[in-house]
Amino acid sequence: MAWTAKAGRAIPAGMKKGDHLFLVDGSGYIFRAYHALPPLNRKSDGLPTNAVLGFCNMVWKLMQDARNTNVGVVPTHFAVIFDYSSKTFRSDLYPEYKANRSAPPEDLIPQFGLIRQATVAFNLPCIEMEGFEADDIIATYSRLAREAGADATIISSDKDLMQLVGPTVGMYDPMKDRQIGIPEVIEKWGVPPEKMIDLQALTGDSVDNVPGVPGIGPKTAAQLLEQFGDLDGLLARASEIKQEKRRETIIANADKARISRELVTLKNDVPMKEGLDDLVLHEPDGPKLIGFLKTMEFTTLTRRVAEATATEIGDVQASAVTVERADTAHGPDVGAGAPPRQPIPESNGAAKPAVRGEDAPPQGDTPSLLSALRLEQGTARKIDPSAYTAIRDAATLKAWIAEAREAGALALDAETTSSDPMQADLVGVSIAIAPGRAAYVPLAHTSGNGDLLGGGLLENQIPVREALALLKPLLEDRSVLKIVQDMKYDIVVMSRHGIEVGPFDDTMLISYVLDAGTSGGHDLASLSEKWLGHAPAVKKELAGSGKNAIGFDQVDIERATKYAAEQADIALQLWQVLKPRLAAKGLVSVYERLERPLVPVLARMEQRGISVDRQILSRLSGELAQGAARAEEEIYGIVGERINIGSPKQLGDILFGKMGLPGGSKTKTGQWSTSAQLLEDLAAEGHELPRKIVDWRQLTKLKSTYTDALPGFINPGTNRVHTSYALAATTTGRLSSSDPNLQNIPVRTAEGRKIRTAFIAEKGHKLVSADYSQIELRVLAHVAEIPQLKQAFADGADIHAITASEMFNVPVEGMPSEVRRRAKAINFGIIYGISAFGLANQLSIPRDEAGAYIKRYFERFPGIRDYIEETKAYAREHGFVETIFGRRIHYPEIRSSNPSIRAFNERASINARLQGTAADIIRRAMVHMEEALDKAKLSARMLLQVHDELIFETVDEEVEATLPVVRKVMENAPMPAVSMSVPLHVDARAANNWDEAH
DNA sequence: ACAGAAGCTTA
DNA sequence: GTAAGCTTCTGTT
Repeated sequence: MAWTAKAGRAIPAGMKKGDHLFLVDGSGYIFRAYHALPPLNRKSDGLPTNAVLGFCNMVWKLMQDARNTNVGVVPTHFAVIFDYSSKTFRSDLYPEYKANRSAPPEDLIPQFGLIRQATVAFNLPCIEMEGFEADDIIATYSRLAREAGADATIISSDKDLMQLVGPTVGMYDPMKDRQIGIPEVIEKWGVPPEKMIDLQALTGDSVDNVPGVPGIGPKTAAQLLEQFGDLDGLLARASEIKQEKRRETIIANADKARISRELVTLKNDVPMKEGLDDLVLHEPDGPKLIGFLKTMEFTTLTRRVAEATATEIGDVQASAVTVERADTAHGPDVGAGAPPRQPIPESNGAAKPAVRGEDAPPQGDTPSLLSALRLEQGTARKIDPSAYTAIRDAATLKAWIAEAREAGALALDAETTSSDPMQADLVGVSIAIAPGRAAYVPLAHTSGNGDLLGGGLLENQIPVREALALLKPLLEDRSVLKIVQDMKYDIVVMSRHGIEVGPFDDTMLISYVLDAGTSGGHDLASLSEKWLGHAPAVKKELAGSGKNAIGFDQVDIERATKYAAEQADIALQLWQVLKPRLAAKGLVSVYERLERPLVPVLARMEQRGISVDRQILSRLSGELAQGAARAEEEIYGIVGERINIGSPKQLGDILFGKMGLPGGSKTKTGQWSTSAQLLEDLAAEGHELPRKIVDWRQLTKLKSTYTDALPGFINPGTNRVHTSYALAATTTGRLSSSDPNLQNIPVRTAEGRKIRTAFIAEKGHKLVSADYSQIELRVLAHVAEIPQLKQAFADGADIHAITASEMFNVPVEGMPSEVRRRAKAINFGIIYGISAFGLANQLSIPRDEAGAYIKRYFERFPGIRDYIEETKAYAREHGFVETIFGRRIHYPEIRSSNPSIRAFNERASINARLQGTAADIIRRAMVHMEEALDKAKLSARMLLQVHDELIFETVDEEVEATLPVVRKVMENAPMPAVSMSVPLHVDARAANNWDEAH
């Protein structure tokens, strides 16, 4: 640690190669600390000090880290830089610069001065300069350090400073403990540091009021700079930009871009009083620093500093003395680092298996006995990760394989580098043959310091190809059951390695069939806690999370073995507990017909993916950006200030505070509601602003959620988008889709539908869309046995018109659309477990009027009231409802004494029978579909499911033959398990894109 | 970095 | 009034 006497300024040879200058962005840090930390007031007089404490902790930690760690970053020079005032030369350039800054919060103001005092107390130079921002001073010192051959680290995460990053200048974000170098800048912004100025000139900055070019965000800016080199190149050749609107805005806003560039360019020749020599880092002066900290009443930090500097706290004067614990100040280890770690206490007592109140006691029949016995065994057994072994040679693996064959069943778990099975590289495989007898086969663990060529593969691992060749016959052996938690993931991964794993049982799906709706998820950790009373190792603790995560391939093999083998062991033990319960509860056929066979079907759909046209999305994105920018300007014009329109809080303040519009409801946190519904109502009353806000929201929603996000999901290997379907995520039996969610692609508005045109068929192919018409109402007509509805569906009539006709005694012929609309809302209301409140909301009518509608409806369709009452009674009695195929959906809270919770569960259970039955029907269709297409010698492939719709891709020539097969399979899906008393109807169409096919 | 609220998209 | 997932903002560690 450099410990240099302050050199006289007359001697210039201060900083040299090897030195390292730390530049703390004091002003930036003050705001972050203030907002990140809870309010804190000095006990003796209530002086606000949270930002001061945050600042002191950060500086102290930085100084400690710097001298302790071996990362090689040891500061020899150190400065804390502040803004002098908000008025700088930039205000002369552009009067609006930072003009929208509001005054700092009341309780932050006194802390500015205190933080400067703190800096002095730390014996650090405290630097500011009138007319310049802290950023300019940092730029100046960075340059001086570079020219002296020294390194510099800027302590900040402000993007405005990233233009300074270079080979010898880095940044460090102390709050996230993250280094920012050239690669990180490129990763975050898509351009190297030297192009950050041009990027910011294009994007602008709403916080600082730098205009930029409207509608150009970081993604577009990076792409343009890539294409044209720099801002000048771009402006000179703007006429070459392909996208019409973008070209026009850039040409029109060239001046804004130029002035923005001036604003964001940091001045690196600020005439500083203090030279580099004045920034030499000095040892903190213990008593001086402790005096300050005591004055601030920071007891913990005072104690730490006292320990590290061997200062006796009692010897130090403070203006406001606090009672200090007497156990400090004994250690002599100056600069020896952080205080000794407290030993972590042993985790508290053994977890107990949750006993499930809903479970019936053993009945005496075999399945119930077995299931009770297994449960007892499961909870009694210990799980001991130290007993697991790593299989590191072919001979051992062969022995395990032989043992598994003998057993006839094994649990399996693939370890990979990614949660996306389409991108995951196989790292290892774990297997379990009997409870506690589990092993891990590491295949591709690396030392973590391998180069890009894949070096660093650890020794004593069976080569992937060899291990998979040995495992393949076992994994494909029809006489050996494979037990897996979440089989779909493993199927996708293993099939990419040419292995078709089967037959299998999936513990996640068994749990889902048994316990959908009961508290707790169906993931392995939840199930292990619930059934085995054991909390398994957590992957995050091995591999980290977020930005700091490492691949599982970099986890050391010993730790990986404990984790991975345990996963397989738990899956096996869960299977032993859960599988017998299926038979005990009569749920085997639900599992075997609706769940298990769907797994490979969905795995294939996910692997196929769907083709998405990048150009269409990028064009749409540009259009949306411009539309949004236009709306934004109009809104600013009306409001008179540049608020953040995306902030409901600010929006509420403006609309209902400043502008005095009649505020409707408040949200549960007490904020004004700014929902679309409410804004529409205001617009209907003739207000101009709410309409524009609704428009802006639509445009930005479409842009951020769809046109900007979807291209990022295009798999570079397949050039298609592969969603992930969750089989056990909903309570009702529906699937869900994520990463990306392809079940909520817009369709209602013309603008939104354009996004569907980007989902396209391959050349020479068509997309086929087949969707069930009114499936939930048909299910309702069937289960509630409503004669009029059954007849209407049998006749192929307009169901909402018939409903209206029955209710209001008006003929279907010439019916006003408003009458039909109300009947339609009631029909949907029934499916959702109707309430007068909800119907009133939906139709914007008074609640008693809605109540009268419902009453009338029940008079005309008494069977529906009976159905609703039966469902509620059944759910209350059993704690679950069932679909017509026997799927159970639990509502444990239906007996709640809280009326609103109870009512909610009643509505949900009414809906679940209908939604769940519809979900079962389409599941059956999906399970039957592949064989039917195969039999008809058709090559159509199922790609997507959207609850009541299936999307296929097929060659042009087979379109006509495919449509009737698809329709038939879907319409007959309930058969032969159930014969419905209402026909199902499917509409199917083919086109080049999803919009036209739907 | 993460969690919750608000808002919006779908069936 | 049912069932989902994603983005942005906001507050906090």
